[in-house]
Amino acid sequence: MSEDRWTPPSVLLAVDLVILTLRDSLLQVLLVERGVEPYRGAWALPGGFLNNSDEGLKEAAHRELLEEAGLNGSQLHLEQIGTYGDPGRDPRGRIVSVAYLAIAPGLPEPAPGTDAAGASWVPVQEVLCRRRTLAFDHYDILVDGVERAREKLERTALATAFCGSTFTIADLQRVYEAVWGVQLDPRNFYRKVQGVPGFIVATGSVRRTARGRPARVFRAGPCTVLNPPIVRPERTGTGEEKQ
Amino acid sequence: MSEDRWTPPSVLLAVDLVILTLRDSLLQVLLVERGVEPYRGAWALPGGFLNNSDEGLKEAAHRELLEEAGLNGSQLHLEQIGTYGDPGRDPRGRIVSVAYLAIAPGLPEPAPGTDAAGASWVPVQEVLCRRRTLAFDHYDILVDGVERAREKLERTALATAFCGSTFTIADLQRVYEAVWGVQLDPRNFYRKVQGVPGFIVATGSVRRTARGRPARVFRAGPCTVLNPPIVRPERTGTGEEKQ
DNA sequence: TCAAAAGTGTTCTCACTACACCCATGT
DNA sequence: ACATGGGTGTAGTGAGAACACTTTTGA
Repeated sequence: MSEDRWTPPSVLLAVDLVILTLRDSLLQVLLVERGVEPYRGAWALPGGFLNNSDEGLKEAAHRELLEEAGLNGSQLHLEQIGTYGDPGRDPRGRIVSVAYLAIAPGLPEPAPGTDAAGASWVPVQEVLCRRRTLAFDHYDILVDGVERAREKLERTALATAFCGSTFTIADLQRVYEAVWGVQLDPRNFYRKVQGVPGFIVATGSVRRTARGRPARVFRAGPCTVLNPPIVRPERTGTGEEKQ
Repeated sequence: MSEDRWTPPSVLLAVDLVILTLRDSLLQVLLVERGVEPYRGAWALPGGFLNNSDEGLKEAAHRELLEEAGLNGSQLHLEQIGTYGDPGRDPRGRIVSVAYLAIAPGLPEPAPGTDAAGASWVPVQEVLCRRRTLAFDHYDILVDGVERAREKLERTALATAFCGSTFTIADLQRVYEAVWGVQLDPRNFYRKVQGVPGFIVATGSVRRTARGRPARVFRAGPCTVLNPPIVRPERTGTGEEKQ
C-alpha cells in the first residue's frame, strides 16, 4: 500500500459497442469492417478511444453510437456489459476496453450511410455459429452482450427498447422469440404480458395488417422492472447447449 | 473513425474489491481505513492501481486480494462487477476503477494482521443504512456488488463460496438468509437444495453440535449453475422498496 | 366464405408453501 | 424426559402450459 513516490502505469481506454436490433424477425448486431491495421478488413464491433481525459465512459459510448452508427443516444437503452483488459488482446499494446450494450428499434435503413460506411447489420446467429469471425476478443464481448440482453428480457422492460414508440403484442413477442431463440405461444404470451402491471399500456388505436384481425397498439409503460417476470422457457437438453 | 496521427489520452486504471463473507450470521464486507489523502481516515474498499502495463485486470484483483486482505486467490470466487469511470470520482484526477466481487469463507480471525493493519470486517447493513460512509463512489460499488451476490445466489452455486470446503445444509441456509436478508423455512430449504442435481454432495460424515441431531456434511458439487434455481422470496411491498 | 391473426376461457400439471410429524443427539 | 435442531411426509395453493374456442379483419 505504498502508493507514494511511485507513479502507476497508465493505459489506453477504449469503448466498444454491442448494438442489437431486430430486423426481419432476426436478432442482428451492427458490425464495422476495419479499415486499418490490425485486423484490417475483418469485422469488428464499433468503438473507439476515449476522446479526452474529461469524457465519461457512458458519454463516450453515446458519442461512438452517434459517430459510428448514426444513432442518437437519447431514448436508447445503453448499459455497461463489462471491461475487457487482458494484456495482449490488442496487438497495438495495452488497451483496456469498456463494452456497452445498446438496444435500438428496428431501423428501416439497413446500414448507416453517415460516417462509417463499412457498417452493416449482421444476424447474431451468423457470428455465434462462427460463420463469421470477429477481430480482437469481440466475439467474447458479443456473447456476453447477447446473454445480458437475454437475461434482462426476463425481469426488465428491455424488450420495448427493440420496438418503436408504439407496437403490438405480436411485435413484442417477436422480440422475445428472436432474442431467446425460442417459439412462444401467442395466447399465453398475450396474457402474460398484459398481466404485468405497468409494462405496456394501450394507446387505444389499432394496427391493421395484410390479413387477420387488427391488433391493439401499445406503448411502453412506466414500469422498468417486470413483476411478475416473463420467464424464459428452459432449453430442456436437446444436446446443443454450447452450439 | 480517424484514429491516425492523433494519440488518445491515457488514464490511470485501478482495481477495487468488494470482499464479502459471513461472520456471526451477518453479511460483512472488508473495509480499509485510508491512510493518505484524499479521504484520509475514511473507510474505503480495498484496492489499488495496476502494477504495470502487463498486469491483467483479474490478476491485479488477485494481487490486491492477497496484499490488502491476506487472502490467497486460488479457490476463491472472483468476478467483475463493473467499471466506474465518471470524471471527478477521484479528486486526484482521472482514475477509472474496475470493481471486482470476491467471496471468502468466514475466516476465524477478524481482520488480516498482515499488510493493511487498518482493514476490518464490517456488517454490510451498517454501510447500506448509511451509518458508516465510504470514500469516493465506493458506496455505489458496494451496492452493485451486494446486489450481484444476491442475484447469483439464485442461479449459481455461489453460496458454497461463503462456506469452507465442507458445510451443513443449515450453514448454507444461513448464507442465503444473511445475503438476502430474509428468513427461510429449514424443511423446505433442505429439500430444495437437495433437489438441485450436482449442487452439493454428501461426504458421508456428520457434524455434531451443542445440541440437536448431528447434521450431514456436504461439499460443493460439480454443478455451478443451479437447475432448478433457488428462488428468492419476493419482498412483498413492505413499503421500503427504494430505501 | 374462408384464411389468418387477435383475443378469451378452461383444464391440467407441477412446483412451492405451510406445517404436522418423526429422528437423533446433549443435558 | 425433554429441549433442540436434523430430516420426511403431505395437503393446499397458485402460476403457467396446452389447447379449444370466439372475434375481427382482408380477399
